[in-house]
Amino acid sequence: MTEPKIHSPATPEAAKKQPRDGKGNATIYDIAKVAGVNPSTVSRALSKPGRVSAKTQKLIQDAAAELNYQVNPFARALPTGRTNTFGLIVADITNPTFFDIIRGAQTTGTLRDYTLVLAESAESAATELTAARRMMATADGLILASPRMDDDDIRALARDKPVVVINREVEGVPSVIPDVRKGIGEAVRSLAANGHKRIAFVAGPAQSWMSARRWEGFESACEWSRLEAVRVESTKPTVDGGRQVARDVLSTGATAVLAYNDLLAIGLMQELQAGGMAVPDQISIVGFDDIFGADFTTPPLTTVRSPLGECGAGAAARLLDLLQGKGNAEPEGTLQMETELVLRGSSGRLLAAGQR
Amino acid sequence: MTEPKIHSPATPEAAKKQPRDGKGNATIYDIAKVAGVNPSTVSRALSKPGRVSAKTQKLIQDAAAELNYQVNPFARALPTGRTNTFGLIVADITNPTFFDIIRGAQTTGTLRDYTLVLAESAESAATELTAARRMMATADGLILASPRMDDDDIRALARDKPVVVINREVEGVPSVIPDVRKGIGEAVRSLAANGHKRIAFVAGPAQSWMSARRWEGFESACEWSRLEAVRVESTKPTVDGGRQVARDVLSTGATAVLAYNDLLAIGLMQELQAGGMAVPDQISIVGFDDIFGADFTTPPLTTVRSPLGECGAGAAARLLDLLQGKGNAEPEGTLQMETELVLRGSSGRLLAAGQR
DNA sequence: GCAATTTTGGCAACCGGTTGACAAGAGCGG
DNA sequence: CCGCTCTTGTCAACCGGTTGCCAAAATTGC
Repeated sequence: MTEPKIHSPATPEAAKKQPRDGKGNATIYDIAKVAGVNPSTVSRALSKPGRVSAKTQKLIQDAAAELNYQVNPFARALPTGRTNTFGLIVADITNPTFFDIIRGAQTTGTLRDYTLVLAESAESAATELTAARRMMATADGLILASPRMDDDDIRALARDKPVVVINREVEGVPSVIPDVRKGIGEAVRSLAANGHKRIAFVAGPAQSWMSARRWEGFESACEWSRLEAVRVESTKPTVDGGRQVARDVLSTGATAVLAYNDLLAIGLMQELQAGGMAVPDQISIVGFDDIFGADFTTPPLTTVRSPLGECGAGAAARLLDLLQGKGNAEPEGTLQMETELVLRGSSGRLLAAGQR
Repeated sequence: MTEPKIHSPATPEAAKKQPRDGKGNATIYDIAKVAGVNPSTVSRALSKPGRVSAKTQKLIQDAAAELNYQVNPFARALPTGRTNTFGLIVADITNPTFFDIIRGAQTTGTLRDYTLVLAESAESAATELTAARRMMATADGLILASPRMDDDDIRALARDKPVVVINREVEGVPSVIPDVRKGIGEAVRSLAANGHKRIAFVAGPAQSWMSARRWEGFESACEWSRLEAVRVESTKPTVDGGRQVARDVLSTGATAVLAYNDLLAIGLMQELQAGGMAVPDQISIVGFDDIFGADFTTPPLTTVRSPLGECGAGAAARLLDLLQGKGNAEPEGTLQMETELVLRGSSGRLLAAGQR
């Protein structure tokens, strides 16, 4: 009497189920029937090139085309564990630094037939770890861009599946980082050539690995050029943070500034200009990263370009090599990307006060 | 005698397999063994609240916690077809318009325990369709941001699984669009109040649905304010495209411009300023979208803000409602988001040539 | 205290591929 | 023409959950 199987087509349930039963979901069993072979033969024909004879291969491919078959990724993933998917975790999707990284990773991923899954950690090490764990379950590998978590946590993840880190070096885990020395060297020499004697570095977050590297590079470049390097701390690496740090920068008496990133540089420039300072006539400003919009400012921002897109692409390539068994030769080690100075209008010669 | 199961740990194969066999992959069978119940009971306890008694529930949950079990998403997806995943396809990851959309979608997705999968169509309708098809196989639903493909293609996709469209209206498919009228009305009235008589609209791509809407809104707002509206075509909706169109804009004799998007506006402003024009003294420029960086320019760009983040979030919420069976009341129809004028420095009163 | 009813847990089939083992068939030399 | 090797297709088990059906157990009513 009870008839639990009735699908009254009006219910949302029925509507939801429809697609799966409908068309477009041919299985290897359907193909096998059409081609008159065994399902496993179909499986081999479709994924192990050369394992079946040329003529059954063709037979099967035709049948597959006719039914417009596509593999069910889950069915494939279940026994193999491979998903043709990789994860990318960024600290903050809002932060333009990551845009290019995402794009680079996405592009090379697609090129090599991998799908990108994106997650955000909201700048929290805990959230980041959670997200990473979750991704590990579904993705074949993971890219961590500027991770906030411990080295140990990263290594633990890397023990499960291939992991590539961007913007940080972790012992035993392959990484892709921009080599800041060249770019910073160019920036500092350029400032020195323009007559600056004391230049300030506006630091990023205290726990940022990258900020530490940039400060190191800055210090040694200044030493080399016999300039006085002073360090100013910022509250947060954003436009707003740049605004807030303007007063501190001025009080150092520096005539040029290298900021930890472009956002800080832009905020700083805005605030200084609002206070009547002329850029670059009274103070030179150099940013870092060459993010989208760095050339929207007036004057356009001089900046040390990090090849973010290439970092993303490089990390993806690295990861995919690992996944596909290539590049076993050097499973770890650091891939250094070159940085370079992009000279625009916000840096230049200091004009004496009288010359204004 | 034959021992086919031997894993020689030295081979890369073994290394690859390791993670799956290692720790961290407890199954419901393991839990069942520990808790002394049947696997199916475990399955029920974990996914059908209330289906098993409170005390076995607890028993099972403890066992699960102890083994730190996590479901294998593929195993779950295989019989059910549900993946707790949704796709987002954008035309161009480079385009900052989409950044906020991505972020909005990602955020609400994560909040509701769904994972975002991102794809890019490279502005090509064909690529877009391919990507969409591929996603359909793995995702529970799809968000199309500013899709380039035919209405028919979109409807075809929507027949398979829930689809939500952003920045376009497609009969029979739910969509989220910014209602441009309010924002454009404010912009045009503001320009009118500043004494402008003839204003130009720099159009976007010819096939863009959104560009057509913006032009319509512009025309009718101009009519309402008794201003003369002229239309200028652009080659591409980028900073570069904006530069290229500067000459055409000037030749219309318009004293104010509304651009299809901020990139065009920024390029236009750069080129005009490079040619010696003062903004806004000689020409007012208004952009569209309020993208990241719109306030980096000098003067900062006046723009009609599209609530892109909210569009992304709204579309995700809509889609997830659909997936979770909520909101059946209005499975289709358009969700309109309000636009508003963000008045910054690039628009204002026209100064007579003599007043310069 | 017993029958009727509702809970609760177990069994087994299934989702759609993959893969090791094996046997039938093809190709070959002698 | 026979026996050998190599290729090619089939069988069956498996990945890890989900779910319909049924029966045992617990609860309820009288």
